[in-house]
Amino acid sequence: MNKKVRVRFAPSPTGGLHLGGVRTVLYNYLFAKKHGGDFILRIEDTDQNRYVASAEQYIFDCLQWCGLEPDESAIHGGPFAPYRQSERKAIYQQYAEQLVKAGQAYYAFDTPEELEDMRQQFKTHDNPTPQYNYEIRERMKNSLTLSEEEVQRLLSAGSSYVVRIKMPVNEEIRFTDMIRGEVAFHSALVDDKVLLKADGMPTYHLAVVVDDHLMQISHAFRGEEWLPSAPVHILLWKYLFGLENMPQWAHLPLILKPDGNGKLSKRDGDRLGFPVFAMDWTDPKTAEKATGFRERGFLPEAFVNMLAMLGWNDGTDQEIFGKEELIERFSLERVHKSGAKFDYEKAKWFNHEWIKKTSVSRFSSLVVKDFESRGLNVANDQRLEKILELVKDRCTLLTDFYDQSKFFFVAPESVDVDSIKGKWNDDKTTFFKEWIAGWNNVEWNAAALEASFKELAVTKNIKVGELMLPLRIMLVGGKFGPGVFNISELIGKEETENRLKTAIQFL
RNA sequence: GGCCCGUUCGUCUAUCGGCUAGGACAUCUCCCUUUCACGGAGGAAAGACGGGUUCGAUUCCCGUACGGGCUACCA
Repeated sequence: MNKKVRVRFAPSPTGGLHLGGVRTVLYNYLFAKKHGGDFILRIEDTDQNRYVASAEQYIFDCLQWCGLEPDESAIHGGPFAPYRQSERKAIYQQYAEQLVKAGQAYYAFDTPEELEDMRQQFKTHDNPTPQYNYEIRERMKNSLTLSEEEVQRLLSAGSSYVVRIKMPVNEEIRFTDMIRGEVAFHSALVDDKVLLKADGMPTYHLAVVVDDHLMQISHAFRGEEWLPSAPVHILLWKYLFGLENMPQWAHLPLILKPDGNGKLSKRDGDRLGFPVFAMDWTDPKTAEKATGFRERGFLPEAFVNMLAMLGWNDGTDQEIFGKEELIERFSLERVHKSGAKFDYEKAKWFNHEWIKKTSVSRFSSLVVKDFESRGLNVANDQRLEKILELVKDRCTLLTDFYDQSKFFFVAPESVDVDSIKGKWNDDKTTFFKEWIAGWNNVEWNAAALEASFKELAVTKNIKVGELMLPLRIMLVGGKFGPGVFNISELIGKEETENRLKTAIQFL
């Protein structure tokens, strides 16, 4: 009875994968996994003009980074191959012909210029964008208005044509959206969408329906921006495969820009200084670069977690979820109807939480790479892990580790001696020199160092508080970082001595 | 303009007719911390408006307003 759950994400390879796209993938993925179903990735490359060659690989890389791998796709293979629409061209033509024969679609020979003329001619104040609809089609050049002989003549003469759906004049088209409930449209208000383009490629409208059927998709999720064209798809299902076989639709709410309103776009990221794409993306045509969440220092777990919460919650106060937990808890009933403004501050909070709860061994290699890119070469060893563990509470992004731990590897370039100079005196110089001299009898670890430091302070009758800040500044260069004695322990006796002696010279 | 969708703190949201409207981010105050964080405690902060339905509406219905999406041989 119940069909196996099969869902699909169908991006067009025209550019980088942004937030909204990844969230659509996520909801698809969670739904599929929760119901023991399959997640299919289908490449909708039917637009030759907007096609960007590198975009397809980029999409796969993004999904891999996010841990949302498809079960079937152009590179994973599967029983319904090919998964690239450009490779299925012939299939769509056959269905388009079927629709024409049944009188549910027709050939249209209008040139782009003629279409433009039509729009100009019928444009009025009340109707600024005239549609190719049930009225207008009677006045255009198509197989509805032309004689059969003329149509045949044009066809055999190789005239350029498209196939358009013939919208019923007076029909109520309704369906139940899993998120929005009943949605109704009137057929007269929907235009005769092109199904097959002049180059023989299908438009999205024909391709989704045909492929969703052929690939046995049970539930179809997409962004809310598709809602207005749903009636076209409903009709196509009715004509071609039967409404009873149609997948259940779910139109997901949009992700909005943080300021003002409107769909979030990559421009907003540039403008407001936060990533919009999952990973770095360089447009091969314009060489324009956009930074991704990955390169900004996000953990994929945090990115996915944050996205999941942008439009869904499990009804409790819990906000931190791992992938497995999301699969277990996810339900479409709890996906919101309204769009959500993207909040980069909250996104960073998610990342901070994930950095805190994740063992550093899981991401130390990423940090090492980041260090390298900034000219700091360190070994990914036990010491590194100790250091990262010590500073991770202070790091919101993976890229924060650099500033927070650089001083463990190299002496600070500049030491903020000014902030301790005022209260400096010879007693303190003497204190530090004697402390250094006494190390021979001290075991080199944080606790022992702290004990010896405090003991000497008492002996010298100097308040410990007067000495802590100087020690910190001499060691790390400024007022930040983890416990000073932990730092000493990790940078070692020799280095600690060097830094102290160097700094004292300037005091 | 038309069609469709939406509307709880600044932001993300809980509430499935009975609440002093809860949580989180951000913000402010305090505590902890001999640095900066982490952490802890607390404060300020919301139901677009107008009608119904009901003993009772944030919750259900209808209008209005506002916001958004779509309106291509793009997806």
